Amino acid sequence: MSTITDVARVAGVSVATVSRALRGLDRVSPATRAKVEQAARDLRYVASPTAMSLASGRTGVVGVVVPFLTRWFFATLISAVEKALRAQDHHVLLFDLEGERFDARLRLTQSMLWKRVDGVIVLNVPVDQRERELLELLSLPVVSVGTGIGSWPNVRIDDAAAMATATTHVLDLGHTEVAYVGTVSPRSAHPRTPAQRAEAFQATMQSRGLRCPPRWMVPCDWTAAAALGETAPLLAHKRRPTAVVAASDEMAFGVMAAARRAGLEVPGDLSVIGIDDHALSGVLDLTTVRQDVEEQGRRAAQILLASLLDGARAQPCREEQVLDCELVVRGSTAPPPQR
Amino acid sequence: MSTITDVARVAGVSVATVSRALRGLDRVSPATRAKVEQAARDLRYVASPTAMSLASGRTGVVGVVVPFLTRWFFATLISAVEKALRAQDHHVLLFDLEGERFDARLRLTQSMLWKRVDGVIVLNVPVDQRERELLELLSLPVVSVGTGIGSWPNVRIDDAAAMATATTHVLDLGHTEVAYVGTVSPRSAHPRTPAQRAEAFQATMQSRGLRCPPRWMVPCDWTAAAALGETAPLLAHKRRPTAVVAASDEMAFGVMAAARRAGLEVPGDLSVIGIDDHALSGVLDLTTVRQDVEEQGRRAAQILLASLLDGARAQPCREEQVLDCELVVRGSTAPPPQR
DNA sequence: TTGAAAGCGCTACCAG
DNA sequence: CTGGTAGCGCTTTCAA
Repeated sequence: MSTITDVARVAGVSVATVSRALRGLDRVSPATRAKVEQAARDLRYVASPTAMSLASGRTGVVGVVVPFLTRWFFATLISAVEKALRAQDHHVLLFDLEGERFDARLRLTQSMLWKRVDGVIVLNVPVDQRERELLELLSLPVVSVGTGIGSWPNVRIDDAAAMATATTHVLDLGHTEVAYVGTVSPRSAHPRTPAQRAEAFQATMQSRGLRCPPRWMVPCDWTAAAALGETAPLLAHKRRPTAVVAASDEMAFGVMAAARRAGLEVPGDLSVIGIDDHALSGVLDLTTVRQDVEEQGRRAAQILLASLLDGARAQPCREEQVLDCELVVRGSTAPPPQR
Repeated sequence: MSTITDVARVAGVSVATVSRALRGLDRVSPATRAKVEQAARDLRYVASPTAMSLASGRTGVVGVVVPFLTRWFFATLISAVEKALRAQDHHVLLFDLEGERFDARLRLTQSMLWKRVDGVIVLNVPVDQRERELLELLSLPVVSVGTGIGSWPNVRIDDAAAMATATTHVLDLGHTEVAYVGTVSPRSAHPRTPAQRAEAFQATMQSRGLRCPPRWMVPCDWTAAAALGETAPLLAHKRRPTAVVAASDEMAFGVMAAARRAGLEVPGDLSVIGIDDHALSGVLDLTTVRQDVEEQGRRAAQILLASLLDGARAQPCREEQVLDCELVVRGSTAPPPQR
């Protein structure tokens, strides 16, 4: 493979001129530029990103940090981010922080980031103090989706509003015996999403003068399998809810499965609602509150690219984008059965 | 942030010595090494990957190429690959080749790979002639999962065997009216998986003296939603199959949903089987043929790392690893209904 | 065992 | 508009 020197030689100009011509800078005559471009084409020249980075200080790479990859929400987010970044000639370096335990995760380290990425997009990972200091120290532009980080730009939905919408839908149908699936222990490694949704659920219940007994606030690691397992005892019990609000669609799938296995009809005997509008929700006929995950990814990428491309003139400060959600009524919710 | 020069100054040695000491090379006295390590620690020194790459020619980065990110299979694969690579201090640069259309995709280009990655792992993407030449030209080590590429190492399951297992299970239950979901038009942009599974299905049927009418070989883009839509008419028809073999679990989900919407019981009126053992298959009680996706990712990463770390002594040639699959009987299959 | 110095391939500044 | 050249921060001979 050829280097810039080869191109310069073939084109009969200096490497400086080649560099300028190929990057589309001005101060290059059209004739020279044409000559250089022709030479580059002939030699199949592609600049070494490694050398460019060392010389310019920029890598063209963005670190994308996720707590898991295999959940629909994150896979969808990453895909959107990757496309938006590639459209602007940037690449994605992937950091999957998934740890052994549900509430543990890997830490961001200096050797992951230093001189390796121009910026970081953090997808719903709560970043602790030391990690924040690291990002600050490396003076990396950061954008977060979901859980916010310090005063860096953030894109998210209003979790409380989304949950209020879901809960209200169920209550409007006439349900009073409502259970909730998706509480998690309040460890710092968890994003704020679970707590916010749980609180909004309870607040909405209370605003109608209702109350969900603690036994019906079901803890869950936010997988369908766990939701199935955790909900089963609830439905087997003599007194059972007529509706279950799940904090995510994946958990709602588990709840629907639990109902079916308990011999209950959805929505005849039990209404189920989730949040997300997962790719399978339409297929499984789940009523949900839709969030536009791809749009969140796109916006995060755009914000980061703006601060990367603008370069010098840094954003004054915090930028927040809160996207609206939308109730999608399908076949998993109905009025409660008659006594 | 400090450079190797800073460390050299503080430790009172040359940069060459720092380089050796920190990389654990020999020919460094224990005392010197200790001094250098202390200095590096004090300065929070982390070597610039960019400068290391330029000097050494290695980047420590592996390109991971996928056709989609949002499908369970690929997300799971990537996650496994990422973990295995990071355990050996390598990073993942993600290339999502998903295009606008189902059967179109982005191409691998020189500017994606050249001097940017040390090797490439291709996840079930058929690589065309020009791309193969590119990889050859850049003399990059390549490992593929699923669809093989030229004579590079490959990790996969035996698709034909897996499908034979699935089909045989259904036939052993006594079904004779069996439909298939998941044929795709034989465009070159498709991996070989769909064709292989479809052929194995038909071969297995034939070996029992059965035949699936063309109308029952249902084309599908391998999503649950499409499977739902494509299967519905089949089930609404007067003469309908008593079992459906889906080429993947995601499509099987769609088939089960179609059955439910048609008022058919699974497995009472219709048996459904898939291939994969998707994360939701247990929850949805789908009988399937399990493949160990994570293990495939891990092995691919190991093979690539071996050729990266060994460096000089290149593998003699083609390495193939074919993993076994296993029938997982759940509640979606049963003998056909009595006439 | 250690140091000096020549690159790696490109950018960016300063002359011309 | 173009060329010369000094780095960017590290690795890697080759001497000492």
